[in-house]
Amino acid sequence: MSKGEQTKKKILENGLILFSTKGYEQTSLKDIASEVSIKAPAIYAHFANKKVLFESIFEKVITDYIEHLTDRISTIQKSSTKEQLYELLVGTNIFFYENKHIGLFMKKYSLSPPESINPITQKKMQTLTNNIEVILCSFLEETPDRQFIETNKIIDSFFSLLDGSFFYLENFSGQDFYIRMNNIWEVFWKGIQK
Amino acid sequence: MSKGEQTKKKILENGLILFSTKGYEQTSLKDIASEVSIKAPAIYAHFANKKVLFESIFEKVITDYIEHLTDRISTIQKSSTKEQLYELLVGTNIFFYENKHIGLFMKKYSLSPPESINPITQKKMQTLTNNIEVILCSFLEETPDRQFIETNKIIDSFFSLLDGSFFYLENFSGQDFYIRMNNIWEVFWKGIQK
DNA sequence: GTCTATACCGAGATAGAC
DNA sequence: GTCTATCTCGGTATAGAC
Repeated sequence: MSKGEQTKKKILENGLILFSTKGYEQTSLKDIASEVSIKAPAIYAHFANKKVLFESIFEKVITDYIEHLTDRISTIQKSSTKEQLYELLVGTNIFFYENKHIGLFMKKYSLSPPESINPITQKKMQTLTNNIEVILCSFLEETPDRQFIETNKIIDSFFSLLDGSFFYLENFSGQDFYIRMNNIWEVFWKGIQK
Repeated sequence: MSKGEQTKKKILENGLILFSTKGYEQTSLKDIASEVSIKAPAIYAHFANKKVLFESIFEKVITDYIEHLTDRISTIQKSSTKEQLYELLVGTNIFFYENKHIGLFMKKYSLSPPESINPITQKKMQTLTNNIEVILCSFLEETPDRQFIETNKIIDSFFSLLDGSFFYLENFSGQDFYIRMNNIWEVFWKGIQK
């Protein structure tokens, strides 16, 4: 990797960290440049402007997350429905917990993106949640009839729990987070039985 | 109410709307003044600076919410535990849905407040969620033993569902929102039974 | 590709007339 | 209490040397 490519990568990495913690408006190009040990104008050699930089990071977050999702799906392809649902709910949360800045970024920008960000970029995020719904449905379809309550009720609960756990990314130690997730899982699993 | 007091009230009301939709940084004093049909510097006759204005709104949101909570608690004091839990989960959501800007404000600032906001103000928001937990526990304690699973599991699920529904304030029509809430309630209620 | 210097703009905030 | 005029600051972005 060339020197220039390395710098660009560092800008993306540190931009992710700052945007996910401080937010878009509160993060100046000077802040990012300082982390990368360059001066702010040097960023313009790699990105046309701040908005484009943000959108590049946005894209990368989505790509990384989809990659993780695809991996995980393939490894649980042959598991029981219970294990599949557990992986989808708890596994996604653990991914966001362990890749904290991706998790915080998703939390901050998934439904409250900064104004003036390209609507196309916003749509991509929504497509992502649609994909999760498709996966969820495919898991549920494989099960014998009459095991679960109506699918749409399961979907609503699933997403409320998934979105709700975003709130707890910051405030819990690893252990507490896992305990919490399993508590939620237990209620969810029992609740969706017929 | 004097003219001055009316202006101050209008600033608070329009500030709430703008802060809850556009966010703290993206809302300029000029934006707010414009909605109130005054010029930006006139705001300083009512509030020392932008931060103080924001904190005043913050306080008002919390006060309004606590008032609503107190009312609701008193009306369901003698109801069954099932009705009490339903009211606390679904009723809170409906309140946020019907008072959209209070809901959006809570969503935006409860766990991601703008930097440089008085930590004391932040603490107040946390105290609020602690109060809800106390109410929730008081409801659960009244029930006969062995009806429900462990209390801490109920609490974790309850708050994940409550926080998760913040995400759906903006994107659903009234009817869909209510259907969604009841779907979630059904899974939750079944899930917490022993 | 990175630097320094600088242009430019919009925000918060103050001064002082009315 | 509200206005106009103005100050100050910090941000994005550009110009041009190295």
